[in-house]
Amino acid sequence: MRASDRAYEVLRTEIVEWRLRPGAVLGEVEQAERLGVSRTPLREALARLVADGLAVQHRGRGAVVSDVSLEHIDDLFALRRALEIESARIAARRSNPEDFVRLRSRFLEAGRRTDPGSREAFYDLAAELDSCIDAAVSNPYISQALRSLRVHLARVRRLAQDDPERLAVSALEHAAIAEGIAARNPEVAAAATQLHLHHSLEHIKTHAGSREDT
Amino acid sequence: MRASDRAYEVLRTEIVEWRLRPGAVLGEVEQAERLGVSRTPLREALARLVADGLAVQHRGRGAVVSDVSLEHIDDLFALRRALEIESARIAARRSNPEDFVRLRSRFLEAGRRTDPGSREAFYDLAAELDSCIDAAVSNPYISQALRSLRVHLARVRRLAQDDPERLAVSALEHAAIAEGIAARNPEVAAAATQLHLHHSLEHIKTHAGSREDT
DNA sequence: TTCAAGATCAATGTATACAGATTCACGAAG
DNA sequence: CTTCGTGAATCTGTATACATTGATCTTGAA
Repeated sequence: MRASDRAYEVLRTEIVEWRLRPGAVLGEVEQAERLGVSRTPLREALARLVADGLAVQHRGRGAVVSDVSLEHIDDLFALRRALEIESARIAARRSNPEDFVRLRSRFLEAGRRTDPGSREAFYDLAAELDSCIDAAVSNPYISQALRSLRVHLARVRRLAQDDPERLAVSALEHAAIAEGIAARNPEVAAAATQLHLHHSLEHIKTHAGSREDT
Repeated sequence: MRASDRAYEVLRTEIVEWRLRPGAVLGEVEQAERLGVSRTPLREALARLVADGLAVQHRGRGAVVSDVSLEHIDDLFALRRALEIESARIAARRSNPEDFVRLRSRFLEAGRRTDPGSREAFYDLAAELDSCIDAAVSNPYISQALRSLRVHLARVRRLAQDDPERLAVSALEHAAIAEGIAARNPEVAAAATQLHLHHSLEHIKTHAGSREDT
């Protein structure tokens, strides 16, 4: 694997996981020494982070981790609505129903689980639904836009703590989306997606800041 | 201005204007010498082109200008529908109506023009409508997605020749979009946008290949 | 005491040199 | 004649050295 790819992956993960906070300065020499690569591949990694919107370039002061606050969440979710609702419509028209029937069952089961490991399992399941929708849509332009969007969503998710109750409701909402796609009904899938996005945004805006950052 | 920015702008323009055809190999040393910059800033420019989707990186063979063919047009327009229809809705809710009333008049006037310079004037006007919608939406995430999309659209546009008749009809469609936004009616604006995209796609798919490349 | 101007320093932007990898071509063997 | 292997050439990937720009601190004057 190329050194620039490694540097990019490490920095991206650290930014998404809030180990690098918004406003943190990414000095080239400093990060290059820390990651054990030269400045050249690190600069390439920084350029990709800037292209992703995870960092912004200040001239003379280097790159800093981009800000993410409640003021931008409405904007982020507006893009999410545009992309995910249309994706759900397209997936409902082109999907292989059996995959989504299975996903629906697994979401319903996940909604009944309350053990400690259920949170990570739920996030994995949600990521799997995203992947299946991507595969069903099979549109490289939309896929790229969704990938870019999901990176920002992963950052924003840390703003609000997902409590078990929210996870259970969210599982039902995901099940409804899978059900709509499995039924090959574009408008039902779109409506279920819109409902889910609405509740997700409301939850984040209500519970923002409740998370104690370590 | 930085050398890497200049190299990026030049290469991007040449790709969009089909001076660099799909499949053309962008050798680093070759392009660096041609543009009068070193390999380091040129590599940064290539990385940005790859991030934009205008080039794809082959290992060992360098970067080649990405392919754009009729098979991808449906995918591209699916993304366009998702983004532009939602943008029109949001713009209709937040716009300053007077700007769009003016734009509507200018589109109606442009639709009556038939002189040789009308084509470029029309494209400039359409770009101005895009800018005004962007400003009304005032959503950096959507704006970035739209910018990325429009680069690809500019490439695709060269696949089909816009004849005067199509330009006149397109002007009326743009006027309808501006009218819907000026009336602050989201669904009218969305419908006008959908209609325009449908006709635009139909025109491209019907007239593709009719353009004699110089 | 405060503001401004200059100098110094540090960090970015660029160039070049070197190493590793991949591809293409040529030759030999089946 | 085709196919596989080897070798060379070229191109990418990385590192380092140098230049240039911007930021910060200090000093002097009002």
